[in-house]
Amino acid sequence: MPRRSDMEERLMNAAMILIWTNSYGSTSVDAICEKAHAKKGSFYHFFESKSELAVKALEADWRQKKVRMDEIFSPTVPPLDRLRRYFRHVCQGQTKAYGECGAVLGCPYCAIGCETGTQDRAISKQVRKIFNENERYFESAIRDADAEGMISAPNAKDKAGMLVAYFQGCLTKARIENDARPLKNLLAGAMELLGVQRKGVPESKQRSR
Amino acid sequence: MPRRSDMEERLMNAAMILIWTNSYGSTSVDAICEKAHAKKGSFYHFFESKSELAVKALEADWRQKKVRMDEIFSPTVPPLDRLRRYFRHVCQGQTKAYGECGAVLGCPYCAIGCETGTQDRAISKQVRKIFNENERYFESAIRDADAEGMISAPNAKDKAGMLVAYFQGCLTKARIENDARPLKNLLAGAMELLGVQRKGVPESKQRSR
DNA sequence: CAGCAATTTGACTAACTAGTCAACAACGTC
DNA sequence: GACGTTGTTGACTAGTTAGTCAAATTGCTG
Repeated sequence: MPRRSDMEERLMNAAMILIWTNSYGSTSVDAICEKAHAKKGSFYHFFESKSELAVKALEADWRQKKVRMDEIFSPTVPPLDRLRRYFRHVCQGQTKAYGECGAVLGCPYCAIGCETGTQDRAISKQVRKIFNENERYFESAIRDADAEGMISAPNAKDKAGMLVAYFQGCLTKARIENDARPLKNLLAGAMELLGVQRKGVPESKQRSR
Repeated sequence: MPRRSDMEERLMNAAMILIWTNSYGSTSVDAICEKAHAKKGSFYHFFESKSELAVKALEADWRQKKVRMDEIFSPTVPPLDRLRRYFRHVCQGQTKAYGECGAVLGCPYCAIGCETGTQDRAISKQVRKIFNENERYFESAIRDADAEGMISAPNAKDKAGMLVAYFQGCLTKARIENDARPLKNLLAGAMELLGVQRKGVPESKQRSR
């Protein structure tokens, strides 16, 4: 097997960062190439269009994130702690991104999906898939929390939909207002939305009913 | 005073529709001019740049919507009914837009703000202003509902922030999934988030405690 | 080392982009 | 009916855009 370069990954990484910090439309192929230290020809050797690159970059980005997600949402973790840990993880990610580029960036999938939703079928299909999978993590945690009597959520699917909407809304608000404040309240708000009682009590001291 | 044309309004309307249905980045000045039946020169007679047009178009659009908002959120209307009527109004607007362009479009301010947030200071400032005003409608309705004992919301500002996040999240989800379903649950979800008890009971039959 | 597939290069195109400008037309007013 | 303000026109520029391509380079394998 002849040589295998990391150019494809470099291009996808560069694209994700540029699209996330700016937007899909304002990110040119030239800019992606420059950031990835690639020439135009290399780009079109690996991807047949900017749209295809976006789809593959989204897929690769999510595949990578899922490793951490599977860990956070492990069924061995108490269900509400899964959500708590996830929201803290997201806050940390946002803070890190803020430190690196000086702006609250929100959710990359949401930003790209929102922008290209009516224009690029392939991209929005990919974003939908990611959203759907993300919601499943929530759904299963909520169902387990209900089964263990920690919350009352007879319809876990609906509740997960609500939680995703609230969660994405917080991230989007934070991006638009360039203000991490909506994210500070994210965890408490999510617990309130789920009807968790003892708010403010550290999870180590909480009993499962 | 010499003649006064409607060209400025035509250009702003065309811009709002095109940006809402597609995106800011993918909407060219040429396309706006074509839709408004204007020539390039007319555009730059009224606006000094595409960015300035967007700011003014957002402002005019919101000013127009506020007339209806003030009516819906009139202090003479029972506070929870204000929110119920508003969410129904939004659902109707989304359905209408779907009928006209075959796609669920979500919130135009959110879409534009999300896309240009890190790039265009003037536009994002305008969007922030609109978001802030929108949140005030919610806040005052929630405070009144709390005062009348319909819900328990000691901190109306925080609760309004949560409701806006959930509301915007539903709209954004609907756009990305091109599916009006998240909007069907919007009203019920909002009431649940506010901790309103008797859900499903028609508002005319509800007593204020 | 020969051969071959994977990779890399950078100049090239054709279309589109935002924005300019000088001339021209319409209107109200004096 | 002359004048000044406002509105309208469309050709123009200079830069950027996504995408092409033929030729060159790399590293593995037999």
